[in-house]
Amino acid sequence: MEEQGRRRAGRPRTPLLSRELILDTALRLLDERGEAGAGMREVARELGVRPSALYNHVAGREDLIGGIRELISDRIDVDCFEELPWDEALIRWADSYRAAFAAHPPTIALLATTPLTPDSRTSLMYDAVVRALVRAGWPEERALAVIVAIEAFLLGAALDAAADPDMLDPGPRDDVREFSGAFAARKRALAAAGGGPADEAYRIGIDAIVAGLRAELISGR
Amino acid sequence: MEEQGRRRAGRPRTPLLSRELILDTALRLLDERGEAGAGMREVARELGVRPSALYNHVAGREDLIGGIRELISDRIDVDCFEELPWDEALIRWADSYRAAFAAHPPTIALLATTPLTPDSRTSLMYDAVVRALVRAGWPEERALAVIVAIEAFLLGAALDAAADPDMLDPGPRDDVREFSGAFAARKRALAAAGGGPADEAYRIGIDAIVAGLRAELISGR
DNA sequence: ACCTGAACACCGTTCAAGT
DNA sequence: ACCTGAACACCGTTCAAGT
Repeated sequence: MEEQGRRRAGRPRTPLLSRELILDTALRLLDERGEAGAGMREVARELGVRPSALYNHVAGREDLIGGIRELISDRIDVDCFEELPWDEALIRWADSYRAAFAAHPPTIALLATTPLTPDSRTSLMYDAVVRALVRAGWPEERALAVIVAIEAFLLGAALDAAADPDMLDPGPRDDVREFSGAFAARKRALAAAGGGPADEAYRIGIDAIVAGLRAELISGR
Repeated sequence: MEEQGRRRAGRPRTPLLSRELILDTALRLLDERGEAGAGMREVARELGVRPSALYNHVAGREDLIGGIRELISDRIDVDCFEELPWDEALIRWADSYRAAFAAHPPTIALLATTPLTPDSRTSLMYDAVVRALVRAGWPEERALAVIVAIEAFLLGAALDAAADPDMLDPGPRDDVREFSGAFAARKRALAAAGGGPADEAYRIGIDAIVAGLRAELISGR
């Protein structure tokens, strides 16, 4: 990092690294350089240390990614379930969930595909949500499905947000008239209203899901 | 593959490879061995060929993955938009979309994070969906947001389906009573009804989204 | 306990040489 | 045009040696 002179082998008098320092550095590099910046070797280089030194503090790359996930997940708001009606709380929760990951776009693709090792904080979050759903009248055996469905949408929306905004651009061609028209119309509407296509799709989707869930709960299913 | 004797260098009398053969083989290996089986070297080995030989037919790994995506996407049903009301068609489309990827679980994580190079078939699909939505009364500038929202959910649900069914298992602990209870209740309900947790969450989610969209369209919004 | 240094077993990709 | 063979520039990870 700032060290200049070559360090001799052997244990340093005071530790150079810690799990926390490694995770913070990895997340920062991820933000600065994208997915490529989060390798064991890159993190080590940034810390002015040999790659093998990291293994004294993290179990390996998978553990590193899991640690980053926890760092980000800590930003998710679960208090809302104690303060708001279940449907409003669900939206508040989803919004903060999305915001937490949207603050670190390059992490999304990385975290999305790394299976999560269940940690206690995540379980506490699920507990809060389940409690609110059951209290609101959802059958206990269906509560998790509701949560998983919303998380699926959040994950997909986060991946979408991390992608190129012009991803769908059909380009100049005349065999997809309606599609081209809709693409141009969306562009105009977004330019006038502000915000990006991913934000708009997220808002439509989360509102639709929660509205649909509300209707299902009322109708008895 | 079946060849035994070492081939001499130089162009073979009849080509050993083709783009199609390479893509088919890669998809098969992906299914058989998981994400690890789709490397350039693995595909080459399976075809009894040197890795560098593949570059005569595909541009590289990214092109390979893009080709696999197209192979799978061809299974998505878009005819339903000409035959059914928009909301029913949306569900039919989503179901076939999901089924296409669910048939190849290991591909999902791979495809989810590889940015898609817009090909013409995908654009044709979007065109069909936009046409149906606009015909049903959706504002042209909002049609794409509806599609993107549903695709986000599909992508997330597909990732979820590819994950470990017991992923959320809180294990034995007494500080998340409601969560543990819901987990056990879900397990019992699924054992009785059949199907996996991912299927249940998908069904709840897609039905809720489309119900919410239907309500939004009717209410004018 | 916690670092260096050297090694191992992998990747994807390039390119000259051969037919 | 389409393959082999050798190389290059990467990965994550292990482990003995040093303090």
